Amino acid sequence: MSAIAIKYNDDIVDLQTAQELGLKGEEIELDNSKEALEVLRHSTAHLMAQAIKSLYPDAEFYVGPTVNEGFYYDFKTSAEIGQGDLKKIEKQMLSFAKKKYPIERYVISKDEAREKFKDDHLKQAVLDMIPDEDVSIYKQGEFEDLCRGPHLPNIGLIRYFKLTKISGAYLGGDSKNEMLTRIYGIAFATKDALKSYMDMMAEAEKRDHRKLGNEMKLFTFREEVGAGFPIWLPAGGRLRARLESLLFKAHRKRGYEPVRGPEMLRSDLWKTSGHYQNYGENMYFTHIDELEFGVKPMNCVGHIKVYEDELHSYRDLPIKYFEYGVVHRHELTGALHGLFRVREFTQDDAHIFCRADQIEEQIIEVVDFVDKIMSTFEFDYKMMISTRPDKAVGSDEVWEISTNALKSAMDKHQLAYEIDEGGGAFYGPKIDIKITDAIGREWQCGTIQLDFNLPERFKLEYNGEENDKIQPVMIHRAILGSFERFIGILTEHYAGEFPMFIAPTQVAIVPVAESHKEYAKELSDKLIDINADSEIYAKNDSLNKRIRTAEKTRVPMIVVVGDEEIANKTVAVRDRRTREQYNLSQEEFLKLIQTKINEVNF
RNA sequence: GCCGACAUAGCUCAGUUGGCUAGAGCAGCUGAUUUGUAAUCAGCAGGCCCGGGGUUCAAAUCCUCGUGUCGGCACCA
Repeated sequence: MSAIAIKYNDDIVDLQTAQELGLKGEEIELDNSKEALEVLRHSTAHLMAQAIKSLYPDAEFYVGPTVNEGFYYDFKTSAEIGQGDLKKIEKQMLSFAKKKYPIERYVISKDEAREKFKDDHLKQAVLDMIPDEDVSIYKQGEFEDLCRGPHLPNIGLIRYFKLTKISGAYLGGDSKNEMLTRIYGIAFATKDALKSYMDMMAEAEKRDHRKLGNEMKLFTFREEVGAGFPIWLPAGGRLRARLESLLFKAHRKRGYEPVRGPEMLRSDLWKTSGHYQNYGENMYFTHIDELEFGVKPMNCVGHIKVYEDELHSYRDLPIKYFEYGVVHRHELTGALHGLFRVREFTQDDAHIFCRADQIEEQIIEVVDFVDKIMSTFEFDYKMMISTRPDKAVGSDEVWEISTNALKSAMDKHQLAYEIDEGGGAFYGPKIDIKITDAIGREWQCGTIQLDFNLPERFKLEYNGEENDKIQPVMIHRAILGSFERFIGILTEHYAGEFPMFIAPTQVAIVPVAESHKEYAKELSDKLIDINADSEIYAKNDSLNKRIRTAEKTRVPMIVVVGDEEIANKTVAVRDRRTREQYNLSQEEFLKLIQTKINEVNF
């Protein structure tokens, strides 16, 4: 195999450029390494542009970069292009690739480039963004494109690719600008790599919580109910209830008090908190008589009112309130996505009111709490500290102090984190927890936010040692984020095969024949006593059929009972994963279920 | 919100260029069968073809306005 580019001072330089400038460096071959794929995919984007230009001669091109998942090219044409046209474009790409055009590079001045692409207003926009005097042009066959490179030496090297998606995208990523057409694609150096990528995509599709939620009867959405308002079905209700009760215990153990604020509060309060000004466009408002009310998009104001209900001493702090708080937010229609983005959801929300000297220990305590839960569900996670956003309340000084408090708490305990500049909430900086699921996708769930602003705005206080009035610090935190989103993630993480302790149904009982139904019922009652849900498959179907039906529900355990089991007071257990069978006495069986349900404590 | 696609039975989907009574599988119901570890057989029932308006002798099919869904973009406390 020969080189396709070289590595020069950590940059990837293509052969065309290396030759022109006489550069030498470590050779990059065409394999599935990060560097090689970068070059390959960039060239594949150009090949796609070449195909598009030949099929749609009026096409104008903006930019065509590589991204994490392949590449894309943004362009504009008067023709309407749909999903169905991707095959046609792929075919054209292959026929160009077969011609094995070399990719040539030359440099011209920006003015010459402006003249060359004078009919292409998108290329003019690209030229506007380039500060350099000279620009490089890459040419393959008749097709020429303004580009920085790097590229393959020849388009004949492009063989294993696939165009995956077509969509709209704003010019420059700004919703005020015109909308272009964007086509996404993926390319690899080998056939096997492309195949395993496609397999992984198929696996993700199989796990899609919207599909599984429908199949497993966890939740549903209905047009007549409204977009973004989930309906929880019995199986989903059972799963959610298990999660809620485990988490309730975990909060009590850590000194949190359950409280509850009203669903809507007078707008004056939202003005005091700053939500009215900073978050109003995402809130729902209504009137009661002459007064305006805002439906809560967050639970903090309610918890502040709980705090204000009595005087607090420095001895009482920290005070921790928690609530499974139902919130409503006006998400844009295009943002809605299954349970991941909805307009009504329930947060596992809590607010900690503490003294300034308690911030660090409280942050660390929450981080531990997060760790306990995420490791129970076998999620890897990382933490990110988000700093002051453009739209924010409070002085720079307060922001600085609170941001540093978060960083130093993490530093002192040697916890790793990344920084997200400008990603904070409008009232304070935060630590976000990003989890990685079973097939490597990242999700943002929990958040820990430090807030000096709301206590100031609501003039919160406690009595200090000198009987002076001191302002407490507020820590907002959610660990799952929302039950909706988290259950959606869990569904995809486990591919619907929930572990015993949260599964909607713990056991499926399959009696061999009519005469064994009574024994099945007896088992089912005993299971209820140990807080396990079961379902009896006694329909007038063959035994095989009923086992198949039970398997398809993804229940963690199936037991079959017949004459033998009744005689010996046993059950025949069928393991979900191995499909193997073994016998357990009734006591052993019940003990096993009980252990599996109770072994988990957050 | 923006670009594009889509919406037919509880679910998954057929339904030709506008043309007869809109079909299938699964699920459901009834009956026969009483089963030992992934689909027993037979029968029945099930539809405002997403909603409103229009074109046409005739609309599930064409046009239009909504609603919802999907893929992205933008948004995301």
